[in-house]
Amino acid sequence: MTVNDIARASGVSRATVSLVLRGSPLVHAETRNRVELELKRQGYVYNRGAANLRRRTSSSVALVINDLSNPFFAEFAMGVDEALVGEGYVTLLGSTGESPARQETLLASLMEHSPAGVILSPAEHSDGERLQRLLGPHTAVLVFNRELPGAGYDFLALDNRRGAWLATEHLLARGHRRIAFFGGHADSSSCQQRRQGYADAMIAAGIPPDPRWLIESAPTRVEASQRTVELFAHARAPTAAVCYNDNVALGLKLGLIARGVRPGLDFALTGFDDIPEAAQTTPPLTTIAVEPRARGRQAAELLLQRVRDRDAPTRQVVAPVQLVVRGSSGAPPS
Amino acid sequence: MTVNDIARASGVSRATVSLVLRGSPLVHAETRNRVELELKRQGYVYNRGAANLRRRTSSSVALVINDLSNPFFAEFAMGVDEALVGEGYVTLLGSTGESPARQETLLASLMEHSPAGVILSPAEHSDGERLQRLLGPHTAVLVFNRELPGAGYDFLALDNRRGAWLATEHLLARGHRRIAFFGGHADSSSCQQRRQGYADAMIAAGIPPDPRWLIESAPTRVEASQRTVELFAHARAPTAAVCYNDNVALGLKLGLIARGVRPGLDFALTGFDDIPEAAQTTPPLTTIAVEPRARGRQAAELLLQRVRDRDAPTRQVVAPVQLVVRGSSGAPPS
DNA sequence: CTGAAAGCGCTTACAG
DNA sequence: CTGAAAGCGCTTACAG
Repeated sequence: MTVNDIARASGVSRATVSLVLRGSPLVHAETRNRVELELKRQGYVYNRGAANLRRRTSSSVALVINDLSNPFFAEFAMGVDEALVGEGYVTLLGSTGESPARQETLLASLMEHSPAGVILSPAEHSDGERLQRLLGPHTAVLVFNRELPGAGYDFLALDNRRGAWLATEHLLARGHRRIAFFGGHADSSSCQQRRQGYADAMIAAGIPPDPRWLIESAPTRVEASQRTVELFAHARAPTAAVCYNDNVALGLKLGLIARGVRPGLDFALTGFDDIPEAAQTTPPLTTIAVEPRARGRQAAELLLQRVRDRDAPTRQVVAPVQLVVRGSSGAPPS
Repeated sequence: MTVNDIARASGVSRATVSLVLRGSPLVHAETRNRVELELKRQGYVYNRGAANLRRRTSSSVALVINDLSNPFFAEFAMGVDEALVGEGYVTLLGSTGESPARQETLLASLMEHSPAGVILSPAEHSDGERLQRLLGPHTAVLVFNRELPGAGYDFLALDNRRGAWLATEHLLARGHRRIAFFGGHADSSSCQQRRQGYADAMIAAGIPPDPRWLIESAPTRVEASQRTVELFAHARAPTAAVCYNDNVALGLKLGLIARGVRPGLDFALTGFDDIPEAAQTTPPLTTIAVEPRARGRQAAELLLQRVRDRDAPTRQVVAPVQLVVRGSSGAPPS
């Protein structure tokens, strides 16, 4: 079951078997055939770990995800894996569940397997300096989605600002003036960026956003639904809302229905992410498509470029986003 | 950055460093301190691959999933990873997208990384014999969710029959007599098992299921919604439906609403899986909870037991399922 | 308690 | 075109 066994059985040296395995043209066709037959016959399986040790290479990439149960990241992971497999790498998976502590033990453990690189979607409140120490100065790293303060790594992010800007523009174009930004934690960078895009569009339209139009909520349906009341707690109640993401939008929808407000008729709302459900809910959700699987493939490619060229300048890549207009933004302003 | 460097710098032999690394009590406390200080100072990272090679051990487990974009499997993967990390293993991820061909190349590639075992949720129409040849006779394997015909591997499955039986019993207890089984591909084993549980309950209640009550559909909302019409295409139209899974149930719900039939009021329906959305839709969906994350942990444990005892008899484990009653099954029979 | 030596399964110059 | 030898980073008997 090792090159030795194959070599002995086919009457050549280990070196020759190795050359056959790696497809070298140096070996005679007849010898190659003999060896390959023996390989099949014995059901030989290559020990890539041993080869990596000798060649000082790696054929794995670590993928550390903050929340795999979020379909957005599950799709992202599929895209990463898809692209890596295509390039002959294997994915070492780790899921942190948003815990910086778990993230650190996980990364330490993964690093012992000498991955060629790491794709990291950081847990909230990650300690950039500690992570940098864990990862060492020579590891190829691509950070995804959330900035890692104080670490000079390549970074792939969604164009949060532009996405929220597009959504806000869309509602403004439909005649809305009192537009809320609903949901998200104000201290998360993605929420800040989306709020920025929203504010930019509002100000460009000559409408300074009323602070009462900024409503925080955990990005879950249940909490979003409960916060709905805050939208209408004052005289300048909005007629539309740009939601932090689709989950929040779906929660808001429930909250509106519970109040007898019909989404898409009495009130317009937009989401962010374009999760599969967005198209299937009633009314279907106008939202910002981010194509997580394509982002996964892109992340894998960026990382492998870094693996190949460690000295290239650091890159900040912003992935395109797209407005998808559906029924939920169909309300005329009252 | 290797044991050699540490040994040299702290004035001991490689062997001593190795003993320190593995926490052996053989080494003097003072020596240990000196070595450990040097370990930190140089930022040493253990090369587990090299150690595995020498010790003929493995610290990875391959996890091959047919569809990671399905939240059920994403949760399952999280559970697996969680349990494996706790036992000092790392997860090698692979996603086949239900393609047997991709599954084979993926497994071949993963096997070259010498995993301690493989957790496999087979793609539809997998070729058991070929997979068995790929995996070799010595690999610890746990098959999840879908039977792999002709392979003597440990198998963890949901109790599909009992789940459908519970749902059917529930509808019968509410007075329904004409109950459909809606959705799923009749040639998939999970659909067959669920239909069996449904038929058992119906027959036990003295109601032989009318063949017109068996309606196939791909497990997607769109198709399920389109098939709704078939329920009502004849005189013995059902008053309730046991759905193949939650997605199908949600699709059926849309289809009912489109016809002006109110789910949970004019028509009762149940799902299967208890995806997060089941509790949040209106009316909330009565369904069968399967706890995919717990199943993932269970799968990891079963596999590791097999890793530890290769000669134990093969096991078929059926995971418990649970009826969760919510509003969607609230219709009285008309 | 510590060190010298052999070896895990592979690859790669280097001779021939 | 093929073979003998050294070595990747680690561990583990075996002496001392």
